[in-house]
Amino acid sequence: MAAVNLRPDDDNSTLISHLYNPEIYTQMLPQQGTAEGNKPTKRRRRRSRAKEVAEAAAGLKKRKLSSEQVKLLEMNFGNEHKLETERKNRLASELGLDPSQVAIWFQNRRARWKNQKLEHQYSMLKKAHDSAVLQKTHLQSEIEKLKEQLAEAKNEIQKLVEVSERNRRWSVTMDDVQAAACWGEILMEEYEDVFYSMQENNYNEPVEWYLNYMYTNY
DNA sequence: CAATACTAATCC
DNA sequence: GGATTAGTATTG
Repeated sequence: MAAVNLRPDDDNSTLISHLYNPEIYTQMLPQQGTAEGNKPTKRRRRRSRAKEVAEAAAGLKKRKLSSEQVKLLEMNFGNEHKLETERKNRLASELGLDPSQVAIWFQNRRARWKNQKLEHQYSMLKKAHDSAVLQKTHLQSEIEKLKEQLAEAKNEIQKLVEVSERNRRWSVTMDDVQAAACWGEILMEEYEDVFYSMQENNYNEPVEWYLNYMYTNY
């Protein structure tokens, strides 16, 4: 994975694209010396400082491009980021530059453009990431709310279960009804006897009847 | 082309 | 006045 800088202060203030801001000036600067054959053992071969100074004294070519030159180069870059030989030479003579300078400018510009693109993609990803994080917190609070509701509902269910349990214990079941009906029949049979004997013997006094009843049946 | 050297300009 | 920035150029 690429080493992504995640420092909190690494925000827009240090975006690479902001670094590119051509100034409006033209400088007469020393041209670089041609690379000579002295190869240092460690560092990369560098231009001869002595030669640069010498050429600066001679007042040779400018280093930084003028704003006019940059403007034209930018316009050309906007059309097509690649540079064919023909366009390169035309631009070079138009700008009074070496064709190699134009080529190098395009190369550097492409690098800058690539950085800008990456930067843009990064900011888009960051935006998406931030909103995802935000949504996550929203969803999490939603979860908490729903959990609370669920606990409440469970509580409610438990209460209802308890109530129905109580009701079941004290309610009349079908068995109860049948048992009662059975008893009723038995009693009715006995009552029939009682009624019958009451009518037969024409008892008016309950005690008298009762004694007679007990006597004749038991 | 990527990496980076180089350096004027600018910042702090 | 040293660190940083920005643009140009070189090297592999």
